[in-house]
Amino acid sequence: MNKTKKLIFDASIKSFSQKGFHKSTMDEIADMAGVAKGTLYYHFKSKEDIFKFIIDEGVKRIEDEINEKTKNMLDPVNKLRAVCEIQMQLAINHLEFFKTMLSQLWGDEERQHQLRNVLSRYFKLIEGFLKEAADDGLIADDNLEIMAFNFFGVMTSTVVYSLIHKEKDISQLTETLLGFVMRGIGR
Amino acid sequence: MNKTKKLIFDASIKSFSQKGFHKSTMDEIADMAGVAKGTLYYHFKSKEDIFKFIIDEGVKRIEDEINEKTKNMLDPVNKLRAVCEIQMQLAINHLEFFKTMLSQLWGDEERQHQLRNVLSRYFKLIEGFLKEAADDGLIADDNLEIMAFNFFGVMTSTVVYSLIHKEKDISQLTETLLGFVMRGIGR
Amino acid sequence: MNKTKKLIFDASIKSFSQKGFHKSTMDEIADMAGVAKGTLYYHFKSKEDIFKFIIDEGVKRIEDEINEKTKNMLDPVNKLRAVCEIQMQLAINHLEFFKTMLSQLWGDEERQHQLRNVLSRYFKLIEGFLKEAADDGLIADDNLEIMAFNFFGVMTSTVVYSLIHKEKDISQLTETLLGFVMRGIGR
Amino acid sequence: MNKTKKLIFDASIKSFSQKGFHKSTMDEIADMAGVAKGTLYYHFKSKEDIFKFIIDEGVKRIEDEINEKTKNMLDPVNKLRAVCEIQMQLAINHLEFFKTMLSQLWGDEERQHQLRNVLSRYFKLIEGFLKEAADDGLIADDNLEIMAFNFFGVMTSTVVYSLIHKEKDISQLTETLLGFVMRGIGR
DNA sequence: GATGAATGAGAGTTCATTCAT
DNA sequence: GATGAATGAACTCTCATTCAT
Repeated sequence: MNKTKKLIFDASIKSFSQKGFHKSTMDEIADMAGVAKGTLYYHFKSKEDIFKFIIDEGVKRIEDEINEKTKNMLDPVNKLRAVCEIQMQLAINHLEFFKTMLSQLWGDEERQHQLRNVLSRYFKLIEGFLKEAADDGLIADDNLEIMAFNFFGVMTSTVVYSLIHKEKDISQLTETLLGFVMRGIGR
Repeated sequence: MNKTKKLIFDASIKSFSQKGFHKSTMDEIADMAGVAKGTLYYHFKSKEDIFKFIIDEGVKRIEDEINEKTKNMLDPVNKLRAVCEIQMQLAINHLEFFKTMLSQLWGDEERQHQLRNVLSRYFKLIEGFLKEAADDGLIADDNLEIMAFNFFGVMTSTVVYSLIHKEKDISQLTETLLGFVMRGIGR
Repeated sequence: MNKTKKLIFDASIKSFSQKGFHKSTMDEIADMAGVAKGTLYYHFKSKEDIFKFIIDEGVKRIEDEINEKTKNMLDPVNKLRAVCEIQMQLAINHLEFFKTMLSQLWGDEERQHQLRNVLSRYFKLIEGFLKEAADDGLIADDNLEIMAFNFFGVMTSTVVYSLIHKEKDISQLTETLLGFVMRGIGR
Repeated sequence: MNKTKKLIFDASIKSFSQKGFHKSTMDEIADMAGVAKGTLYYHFKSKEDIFKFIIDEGVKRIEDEINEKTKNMLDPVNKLRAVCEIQMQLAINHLEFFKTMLSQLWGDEERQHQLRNVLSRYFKLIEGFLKEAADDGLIADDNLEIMAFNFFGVMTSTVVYSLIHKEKDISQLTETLLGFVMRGIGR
């Protein structure tokens, strides 16, 4: 990614975070990046295209970070804990962008399909860890795919909770969340 | 709600469901409702206003249905099961509108605040059932608010799963979901 | 003028005064009058029609008042003084409506032609007094028509001055104005 | 002012002159200028903004012309005569725009405030010449501000007269007007 | 006489995209 | 590589007017 593209990339994240996809304008992104509007179109096909690029890059980074952190771990539950920590960390630190993503998760536009695609790659990663846990006899081997979805759902709702309550103690949140995921609300 | 307003109400739900909030146009809603564009503005202040009205009405209906169905139940877990069933049913039957709602859950527009407000009312209702369960010693009395959020998160991710896998057997989904909520993935 | 028509008449003056012709809406006039919008159209052909009616009525009242007050006067200069006093009084007391009138004096719409017509009737009245003064040898017999226009122009600019400086001492203003009209700025 | 902006400037004057501010539409201005509607918004913030720009430019030009023509004059009365000539000339040559201006002189919109502001600058210029005349003992030193207003009022009513009578002999009109201003109607 | 729901033409404005330089 | 002036389709919203009751 060359220098100008990086400028646009950063400016786009900032703008999409502040205003969401629809209210961000190419004018504003160009302004923030300190380049001319035409330059955006030299580096990207369209506004949609910028968004897709960001998403791709963003999820790639999460995956990399998770892979990096878990590669020497043996206990699958620790790996899941790492997923929680990393995603919570990221979601809370880039809360506004996380919300923009969630708002673009639904619908039939190109970027929205793309977003779902990269996310399902991420879900597969989670499912992989669940499978390992199941193989170790730590959890039931049932419905792993739906469990991966639920895992994500619980993480997301915890982020929303933290957002409303301005709770930023991630290790605390992570433990509560992991407790819920492992044992549910029962007892 | 008089006849014309109902026509607009129905057309709006349909349009918002098919296209989402942003791609729905007042022209199209008017067309679908079989009224003139000006008529929309006779009954509603703005496009935003129509959306808010729909949300309000919609959540009211869920709440009513839940209250109706649970009022004679004694077991709090059954009440939570009813919540799951009713919401799953509704979300799956009105999948497109459910998605539109989720996409409008984030951001700083009037309608988005409003949506979060009515949803938090709904979360309180869930939290109430959790409290009952806790009082009966069925679940731990900890973090009930965050549990309510997670409950909703799990329901939502289950809907998403069902959407991808075109799984429409609600009682099956409900049981899996309830199992997850009660016991987590553990064992 | 029956009761309902009077309600509309009063409300229209008020609305046109507060907002001018263009920003006054039939909705608002109806609201102010406490009648339904349809009722406006029972009594008047159009918004334009209401305006024309008001203008007609208003100028008629000035003329009546002037005729009443001057009919026993002998000195033409006193008559002109009366014109000044009455018009200044009215313009200052109904400043907002006076401004609305001035803004509608120009242009090719029906109401604007109509406004110019009733005003030229008023100018003729002034010219009549000037003629009397000329016949008495008090002023030169030249250009009486243009003098009548100028007379009005000076009155109007004096009103504008009083409006900016919030000067409301009418007799003072009248004397200054009459001085200007009689002797100009010379000496 | 670059070429496109000039095109828009000219078209706007033409359109505002022909139809007034309210009945001029952005579509029409764009058509007249031979540019796309969006181009108007590239160069101006709004319709209001175009109007304000024109007013500003227009009054600037009058002032410049007056300053240019009077700078070598010694007799203040000659300077006032120059003001009359220049303004009459301009008002008569751009009668329609002059009328549009007069119709926009009243009211609370941005452009109307702006118009009054630039006009009061112009009045100050007139007042300056009156002061010079007063200092030379040619006229009384009283009420110079109100005299400046009246000066403008008389010029305007003379224009209106010339408009009705299709009288276009400016030097004739100027002398009559100056006579009125200097000596009033007396004798 | 009076109502007010319904109308629809038309307005100003936005903004992603293009393209000549 | 980069620019920014120009585009025009599309949008939301306004409001005088009509007409069945």
